[in-house]
Amino acid sequence: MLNSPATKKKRRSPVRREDIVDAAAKLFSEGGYDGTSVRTIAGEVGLSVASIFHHVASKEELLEAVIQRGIELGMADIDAALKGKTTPLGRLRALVHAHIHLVNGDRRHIHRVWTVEWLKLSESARARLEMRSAEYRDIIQDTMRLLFDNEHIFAEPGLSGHLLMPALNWTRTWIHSPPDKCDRELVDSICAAFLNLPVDEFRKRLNSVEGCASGMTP
Amino acid sequence: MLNSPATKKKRRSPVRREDIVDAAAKLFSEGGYDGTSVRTIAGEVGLSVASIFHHVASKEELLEAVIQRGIELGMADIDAALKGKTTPLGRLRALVHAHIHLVNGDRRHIHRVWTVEWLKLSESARARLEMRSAEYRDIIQDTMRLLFDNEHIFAEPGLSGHLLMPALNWTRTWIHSPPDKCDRELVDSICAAFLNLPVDEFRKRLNSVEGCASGMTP
DNA sequence: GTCTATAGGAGGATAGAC
DNA sequence: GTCTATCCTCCTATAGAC
Repeated sequence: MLNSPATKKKRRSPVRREDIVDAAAKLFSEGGYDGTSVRTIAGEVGLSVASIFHHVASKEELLEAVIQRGIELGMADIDAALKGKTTPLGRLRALVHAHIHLVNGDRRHIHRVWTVEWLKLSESARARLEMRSAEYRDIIQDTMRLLFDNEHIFAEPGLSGHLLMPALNWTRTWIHSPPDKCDRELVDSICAAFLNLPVDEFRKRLNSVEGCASGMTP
Repeated sequence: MLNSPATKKKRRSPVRREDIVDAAAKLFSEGGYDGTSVRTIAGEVGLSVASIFHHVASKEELLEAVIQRGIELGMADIDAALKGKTTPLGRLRALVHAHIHLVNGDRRHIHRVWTVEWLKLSESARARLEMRSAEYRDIIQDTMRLLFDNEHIFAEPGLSGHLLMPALNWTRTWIHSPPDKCDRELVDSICAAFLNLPVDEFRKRLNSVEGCASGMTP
């Protein structure tokens, strides 16, 4: 029982560390990075300050961990949401749906810290995270280009992304319903507003097998 | 010469105070409210900490002063911009133009503090400023309704405002040109993207004497 | 892994001389 | 109005016992 060399993967108490990162995300989200002390975080998880510094080397490492999780959760959600969606409008809807849930769902604190406290990271930390977050931007960019090439939107894809994404991030200030009540109606309304169409017209186009760039709808 | 009762309007060194508010705006904008110390602000204007507290009662009063100025400057700009603009698209363009300059022009620091640090204000300070900032939202809302009533947009006016305004505020992250270089091309592109029209089509509709709700175009 | 205790400094704000 | 000097609280982080 003692000394099981192959399976003892030196797991640095990952459970505790995740709890700490979760608490930090919530508190950073509410009070800001500079406005939240390590003492407060320690209190939230029921540890002393010294114990926090046993799990993380510094307060900034905690911020980096929060943002890194945000990026990875976001990537996972959006990858899953886009899987199998082949039509331009289908992909738009999936993207909007996934991002709205990222911003307003259970893990909204993490996403908020990502967007609000990004500049508080040191340059080296930003460089480390930049690659992953660029992937996220690329997915959005590709979707915008697909919409553009199929004449659903008429502004260049970059500008269109700059219109849509801040609007989705801003929903956290005016969506106040329970996480999953907002589903169909809200997502369709936002997609329609972005395309400047009445909701009915958006749904009609969504459901018709329209000019589909990547084939494969039977 | 001494004792001139009528004209001695008891002006509490307004020059200095404005300098301090300006410096605070710049530093709050760059480092955040919690991340900026009164010491740093004092250094920026060449005063000691104690002298700062001769002009303002607390650090929070300084934040309130910055945001109050932001709101008032914004109101003044947008009022001036909308003056004489009667067509729906003309008003949209004026609003976008004014707001882009508020966010990216010389006074961009003040606007940024307004949007980013709003929640750091005490409840009483927020209540004091709420009325003025509601006027700003109302102007936007009215413009959205005008566009809706004239069938330039198809989403309800509230949602349309939630699409447009965060996008305009977000321009500060991707507009990097000198303040007034961005004029015509950029503003028209954003208006067109919001209406989901090609830029040419937007300009054509803007310049035609279209269905004008409030008359008065000769 | 967790704690108590504490270092060492920066924070907002004040006292009182000039 | 401005300064120097200072108060006291809070901060991040560490030392070392258990």
